[in-house]
Amino acid sequence: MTSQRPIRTRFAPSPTGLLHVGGARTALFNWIYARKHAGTFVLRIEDTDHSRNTVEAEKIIFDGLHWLGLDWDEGPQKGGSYGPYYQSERNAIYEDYLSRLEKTGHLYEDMGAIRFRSPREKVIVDDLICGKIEFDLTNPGTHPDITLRRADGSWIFHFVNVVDDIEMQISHVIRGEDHLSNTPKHIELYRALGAEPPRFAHMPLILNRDGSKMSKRDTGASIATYPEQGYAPEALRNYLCLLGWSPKDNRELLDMAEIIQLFELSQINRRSAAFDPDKCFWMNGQYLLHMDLARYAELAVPFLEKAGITWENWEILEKVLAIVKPKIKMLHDLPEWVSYFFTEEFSFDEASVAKSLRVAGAAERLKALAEAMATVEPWEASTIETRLKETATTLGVKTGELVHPARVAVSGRSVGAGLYETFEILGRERTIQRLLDAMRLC
RNA sequence: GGCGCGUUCGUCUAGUGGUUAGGACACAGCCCUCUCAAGGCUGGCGCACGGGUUCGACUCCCGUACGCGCUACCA
Repeated sequence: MTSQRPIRTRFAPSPTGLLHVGGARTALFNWIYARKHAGTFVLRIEDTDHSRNTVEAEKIIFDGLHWLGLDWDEGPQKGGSYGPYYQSERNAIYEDYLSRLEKTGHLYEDMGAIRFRSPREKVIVDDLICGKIEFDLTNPGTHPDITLRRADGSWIFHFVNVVDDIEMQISHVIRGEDHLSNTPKHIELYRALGAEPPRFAHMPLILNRDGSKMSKRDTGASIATYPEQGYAPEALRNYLCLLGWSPKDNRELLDMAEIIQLFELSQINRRSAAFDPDKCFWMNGQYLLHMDLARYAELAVPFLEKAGITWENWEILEKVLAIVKPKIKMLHDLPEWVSYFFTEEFSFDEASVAKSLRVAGAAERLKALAEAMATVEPWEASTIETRLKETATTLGVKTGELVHPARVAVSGRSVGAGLYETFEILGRERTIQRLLDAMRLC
């Protein structure tokens, strides 16, 4: 049953200008399967449609896969002994295979195009996910003679795809369920070419939450949007794995090594799954919350740089990131959460000013707090907290009546990291200065 | 139309003849609390429908409905 050939999987996208989440998940499962079985993951670019293929479109695929951490063992930029890995460069191979079919009498011409004469038999697709499915190609309602080459000489997907998979010795074709119905025809082609078909695994499609088909324009459809918004690649990867597959023990946050260990094609659901941006978002928050600070900083720095934020030294940056890390679910939001640590030019949110500063007694409370802060020793969150609460008691106000104006005073915002930690990192001088400066806004 | 696949809370899922149908996201409420998160607790919400088979069906079989895919000189 199990073939003895080495495990070789592939992802064969056409460069359309975007890497779709569906495609990314297909790539992911192929990659996982190859990694699990110490096999080879091949990337092949199906650029048969010359007009729309551009270097940029290819780059989008490479970038997306790189970002997700799906490194390929053979393919563009990587080489390998089964190249070239662009269909547009494999013409001679296709000609050769076509002539072989010609010689064995499998072809005929139709309006200038070349078609494959199907043997018209019953074909059983023994799918690793869907099980055995019988397709009756003798059924008069079917037209099993697929076109191999157009009248203009260009190649049809079904043919080049099969030829490439034979040539590249692909052992497992893991692809979307939309290809299931064409698989019996592909199998006939393999047989006509005297090749053993690979094992097939057709996975359910990814839909929108309302069950409609996910297209390019739908929220979250393009992988490129995730790095932009500040997703951690490991979070999206984890989420994508859970669309159609699960470890079956109620766990959801799983690292890649464990997923690779537990993954089985036979365990993949047959039902198509809806992509839930909310849950994906939640998962990213979980990853950001639990990841170590070094990794967090690695992901965070580009967002800070892009926002023009600079920092004096690494130590300060780490402190800031540490207090803000549990609060943010997308790195995209990071700059507005931390900019006030690194500049005096931060802006004040009007609604927050109105609510917490422009109220009776706010100025007096800020003044009292500033004075109290002057003598806190040592200057750290716990002592700051103690003194602030003492001050509130002395003034006869609730803690919040000091905290809220103070937060707006030092950050310009009404939401943020812990106030005492914020004070500590800002330092005594800047904290007091900001408290006093904010009195003008009261 | 033909062929194929599917159908457990709104969504992702666990469940393979006997369960109070479990978990997660989202939602509501409460607790914690300096805001926002996180965390804790509670709640509402589900086996598409109809027939069988069986002592007993979410689970097996058939049908219906609905959804999706293929049926291209798209991939």
